[in-house]
Amino acid sequence: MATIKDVARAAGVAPSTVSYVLSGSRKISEETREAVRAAIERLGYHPNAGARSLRSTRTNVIALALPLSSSRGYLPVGGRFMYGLSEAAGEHGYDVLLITGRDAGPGGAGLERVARSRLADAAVLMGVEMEDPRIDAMRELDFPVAVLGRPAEESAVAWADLDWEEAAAVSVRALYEAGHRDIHYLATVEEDIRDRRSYSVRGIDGVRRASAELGVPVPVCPSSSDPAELLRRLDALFDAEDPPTALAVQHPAAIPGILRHLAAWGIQVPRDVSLVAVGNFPEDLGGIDATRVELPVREMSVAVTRLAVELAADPAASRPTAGRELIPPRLIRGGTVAPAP
Amino acid sequence: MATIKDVARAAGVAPSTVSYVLSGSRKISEETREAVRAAIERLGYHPNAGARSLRSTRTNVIALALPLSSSRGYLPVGGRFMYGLSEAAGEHGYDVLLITGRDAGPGGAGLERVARSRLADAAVLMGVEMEDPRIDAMRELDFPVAVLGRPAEESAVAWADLDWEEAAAVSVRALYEAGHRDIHYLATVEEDIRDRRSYSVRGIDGVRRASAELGVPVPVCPSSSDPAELLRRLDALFDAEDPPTALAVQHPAAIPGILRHLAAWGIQVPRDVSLVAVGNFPEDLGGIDATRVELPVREMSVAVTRLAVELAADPAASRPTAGRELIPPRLIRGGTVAPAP
DNA sequence: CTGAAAGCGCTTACAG
DNA sequence: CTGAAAGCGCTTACAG
Repeated sequence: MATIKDVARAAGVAPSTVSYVLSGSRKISEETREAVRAAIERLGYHPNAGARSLRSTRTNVIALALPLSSSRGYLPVGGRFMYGLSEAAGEHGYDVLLITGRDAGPGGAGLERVARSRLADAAVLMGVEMEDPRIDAMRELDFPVAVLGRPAEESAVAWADLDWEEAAAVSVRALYEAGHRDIHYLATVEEDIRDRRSYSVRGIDGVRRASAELGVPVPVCPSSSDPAELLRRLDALFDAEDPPTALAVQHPAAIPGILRHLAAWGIQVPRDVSLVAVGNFPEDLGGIDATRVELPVREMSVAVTRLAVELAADPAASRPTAGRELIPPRLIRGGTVAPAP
Repeated sequence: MATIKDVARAAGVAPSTVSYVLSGSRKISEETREAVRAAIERLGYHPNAGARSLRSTRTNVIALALPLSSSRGYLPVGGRFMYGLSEAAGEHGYDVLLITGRDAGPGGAGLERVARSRLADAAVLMGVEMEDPRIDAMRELDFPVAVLGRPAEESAVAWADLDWEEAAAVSVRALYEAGHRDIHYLATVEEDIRDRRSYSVRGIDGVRRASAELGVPVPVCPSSSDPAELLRRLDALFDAEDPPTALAVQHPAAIPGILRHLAAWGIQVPRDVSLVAVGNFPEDLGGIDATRVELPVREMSVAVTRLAVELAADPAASRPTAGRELIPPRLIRGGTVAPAP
């Protein structure tokens, strides 16, 4: 593998000159620059990442800490976010290093190891909790962090998120405006609520707010990661004396199964019950044209990456006034909401 | 951030001794080792990754080149593979670096950059094509590669894959054994067939083989990434004078939509048509209890990671006799296959 | 406009 | 059983 010395020799200059051509931080004569460029091209030279990061204390890598459930193993975060983050990072000249497993957990063994060994310049945390121990852990290490989600202490860290409160509220309002008064909210799975994942808590807060505003009760039912249990809860809902005429569902992956189950009981959407999906990936709905608030993956990825890159480039800017990005929800009207009977 | 010198000073030894304690490659007295361990613990020391890789020419990082479609942007690879690979890599002491975008493409700008700059010790390629230019590109750079998939030239590279040929054949056979003679195969989306992704080509090969073995024709219909177009093709199939009584479907994410569409025409599964899913993620089927061959994500991830790690540790072993892992399909019997009418 | 030199934090032969 | 020293490939003040 060619080194900077090889390039320098081939171009008839000093290694430092090659370095300056690469960084552009010094004026170089056109002639010299061209000779260096040609030698780089010819030798297929790329600076050694280890040497570069050792010398410059910058790696151009962002660590991505995947959410780890305390109870479930894999959270169905979908490749879309990883893909989106990697793409967004690439546009800033950064690569993305995955951190999973126990490693991503509270103690953050993996995250801490990456921070301490300077494998990355900054981290993005996914699946953040309202009070996320990783935030304090990284602050103690002076390691820049941007968070995908909206923690309780909003000014303690840079974060970007869909406005889940408003997303839930918008969904409830859409059903209210269609005339529904018996609206139920099927929230995220209970593990996420228990862990106080920010999207779970914010979503429920938004329901409370909308309910108060509109003056109608909107009962909240936690979903279940066990499909059978989820359907039992659904049955309980519809077996009650006051069954819902409308559902807002913040567990979009479960929606195809829910519709199939209801259909087996002769309950048709939207004829008998209206439905809004909250925060789905496009593929979650299995082709159902639902009224919905989609997850703005691209926007969220771009926003959180920009924050992470800013902090990576200038860790001093890590002060609490760091950026915050609240992305407004967009309601897409599909075919699953009908006027109330 | 503490360096090896700080630890050495705190423990009253030479830096080299700290290094030897860490690597275990030299006998150290119990007393000294304990003193060093304590100092490491107290200072929260982790070796600097850049320095380590510069010196040792090993990064303990595996690059993961995501599939990039020539036509579509994101391939719905699902986070499960990235997660599985990252977990498996972690068990070997490796981290995973994502490579996406144009970067992952033929020229492999990103992949080549990572290889040349020694950001990683080896790469895992996803979404591999039968004749994948990235394989030759990496060989020319002497960069170790393991492939998730089964390329045409099987001994040219280390690879691990579900046996898609057998998976497709097993699915067709299951339908045949239930008495079906009008079996159709809904293959992967046509872009994947055109790009000659190995799972697409292998799946179709398996259908051909099963068809020949059983002595019944099994027409192959490419799927479409456009849901509306896919349903049009489905309609054409069922409008023909000889409509299928059974489908094997290698586009599992489309299955919920397919069932819904057929139901709207009064066609029930399995009453009127039987169905087998080929190569689905658990979440692809939206809770449908289909007869299926599931993607063995964990096994595939573990297998390809092991190959990559072996090559990373000993690039000389990169000879064509490198490992191959063909994972046998497992048919799970669900409720979507009924005896032929 | 360009070069010679120091040094980032490690690992590993060399030496005792 | 342990240490002193060289050197991995860069970047960047220092010097001209």
